[in-house]
Amino acid sequence: MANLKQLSEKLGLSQTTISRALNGYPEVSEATRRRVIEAAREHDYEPNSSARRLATGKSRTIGHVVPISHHDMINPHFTDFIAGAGAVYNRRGYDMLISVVDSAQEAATYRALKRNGRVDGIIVHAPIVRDPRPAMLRKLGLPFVVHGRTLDDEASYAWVDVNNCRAFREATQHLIGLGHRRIALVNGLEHMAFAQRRREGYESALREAGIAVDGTLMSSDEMIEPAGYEAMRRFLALAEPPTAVLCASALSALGVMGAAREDNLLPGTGISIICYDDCLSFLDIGPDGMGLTVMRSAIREAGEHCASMLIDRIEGRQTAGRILLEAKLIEGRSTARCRPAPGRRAAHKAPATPG
Amino acid sequence: MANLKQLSEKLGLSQTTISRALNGYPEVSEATRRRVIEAAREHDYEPNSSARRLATGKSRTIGHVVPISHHDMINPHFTDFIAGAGAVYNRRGYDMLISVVDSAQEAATYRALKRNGRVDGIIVHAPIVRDPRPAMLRKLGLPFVVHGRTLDDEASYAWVDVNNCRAFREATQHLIGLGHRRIALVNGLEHMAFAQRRREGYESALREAGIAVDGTLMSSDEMIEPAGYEAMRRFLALAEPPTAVLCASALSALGVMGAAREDNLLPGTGISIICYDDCLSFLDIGPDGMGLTVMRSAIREAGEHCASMLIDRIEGRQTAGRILLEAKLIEGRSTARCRPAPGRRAAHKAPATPG
DNA sequence: TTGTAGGCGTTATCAA
DNA sequence: TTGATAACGCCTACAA
Repeated sequence: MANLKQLSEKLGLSQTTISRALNGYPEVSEATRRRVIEAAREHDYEPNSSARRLATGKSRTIGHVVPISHHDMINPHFTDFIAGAGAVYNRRGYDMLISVVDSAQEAATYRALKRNGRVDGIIVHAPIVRDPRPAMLRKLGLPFVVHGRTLDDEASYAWVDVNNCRAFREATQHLIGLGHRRIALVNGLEHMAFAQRRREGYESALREAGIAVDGTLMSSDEMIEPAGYEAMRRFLALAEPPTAVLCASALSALGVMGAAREDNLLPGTGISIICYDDCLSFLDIGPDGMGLTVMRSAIREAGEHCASMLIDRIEGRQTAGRILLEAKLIEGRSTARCRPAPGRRAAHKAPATPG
Repeated sequence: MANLKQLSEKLGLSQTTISRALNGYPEVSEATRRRVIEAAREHDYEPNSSARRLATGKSRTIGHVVPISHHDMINPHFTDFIAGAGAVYNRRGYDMLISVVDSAQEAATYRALKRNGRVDGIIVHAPIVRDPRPAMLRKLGLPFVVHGRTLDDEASYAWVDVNNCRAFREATQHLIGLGHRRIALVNGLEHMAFAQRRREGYESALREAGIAVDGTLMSSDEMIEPAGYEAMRRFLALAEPPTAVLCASALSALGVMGAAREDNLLPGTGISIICYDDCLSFLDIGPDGMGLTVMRSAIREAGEHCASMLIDRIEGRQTAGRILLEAKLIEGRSTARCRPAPGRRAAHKAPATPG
């Protein structure tokens, strides 16, 4: 059945009553409600969403703007975030609108989404250190939740983030506790807010332990396999290569391990590796999949939190406004006490010395 | 400015005229048109999309239904496909609606999308060998394009696919030409239509060369890193391990190479590896990124083709209906002439023998 | 508890 | 070339 009118004629009821019955208004008698619901199912009726949107002024749609730029790449972590958010939308009756735009168009896209009422709210992805988007969206009057948070004005909007600083601090401390002092960091791009905080955590742990921060042991790039590989190659070419590496993503770690293996360094033996684990489903590091030591926090859950929080706000429900997730250290076999292993690459440059 | 009415009052023109001017109808004088367009920009007016949809009966939205099931995973190849399709939607003024649903809900979701007019068309992802979706969507009267094609009724709907059979045949022939006879296949899940065709291509090349098809040299699983790893471990445990491996995805290849390295087999030396390359941006195998020999066809372009074709059909334009893309063999350093290399794992089980 | 009537912001059909 | 006016399909005061 196409529309309300037809159904109302068929049932001999007014459109109003049917609408009320279907939308759960209290003033409808249980008998009619049952009759209406039954008839709706039978005739396969469902309200036209455009009409409903026009009448209510709500779109029941959440927008995700995905700027495409570096290597024309969509961040591979995006898939799992979307899986989490999408499940919530589905459950709560919202649609997910994804706009793939040139990064220069991003601001214009937000304005357009607002202007023509296509979305009720926005999820902001991958905030940079000082990001103009929160202020802009606030000015537009478009509800939004940020996945992550900026460095300068995080108190002024709703966000869901992982405690990246603490996570990387803890990971670094763990390595220090194992006796490592040459600890490398394979970080994400450092204009990203999260990468900045991760570096902060890493450096603070080093300083606390009286270890000098060494720029040659840090890299900053996209969190993808080839970047991890290149970074590790550079580290291994140093006069004093690291004995441990901290990776910002399992994808980077893949590259790091590849480069390490080329030098006959096995994780947990020749080198200690610990990586931040978003629980990317397509890598499936799993409870023990790769035996890696990880700092774990599922990006998928972040997606769920973002979606829930945004919908709550749109619907005027009370909400936390800020959720800070804690990553959890899970020991695997890729980290071990620091002792220059036989066959270590550095060994034939400088004979193994204690300390 | 919020709506047509206000703009019309401001300009002293009827809503009709303004609508016509903005939508490029021919019967408007150039003078008024210019005036209207100018005013629209100045007052930041844009038609409300719900209202327009209601009036036209078109949603200008394309739906992608993503069933989530295996390991709660969204296929990682999805991101790049979306990047391609999304760019086209953006250019042609369409929205992309993504529904993440439980795989049991998929059919119901299509029906719902049709019923309430949320989308003008659908992209069907990852068809299985005999897939009910094309018939179902046809019956629903929902325009669609399939990325890939079924085995039984491919002639009955529009699709964009890679010539998987030919690609895998050619890849296998290439390895055979290098003298390999123990060639393994790390395939995708074989209820998927594309995986079936790939296997077909692989087997036909073997048969043509008089090489027996050996079930122990074939694996079929998700195209992700850990699955590739496991498959390769099994192959390497065989009495006569393969001298060459054909991988269905760069992600599987990553796992395969990892397992190979653990046995001191280097690609291009101890073992030949060739993989199907979707040009996943986050792996960035690149023109020479990893030096792999690949069969290449960008999944991103498939996304573009699908989107264009679907929009053409929705708008009643003439269209090809079928696009068969050819993958291209690109030689890297991961394939070499077959000769049992020193240190090959099989060597200490059976001394190297020619042939 | 049910119905009537008006409005949501466009587009489309007629007249003028 | 322009303008009334009626859809489009639903929701929601207000009335009964």
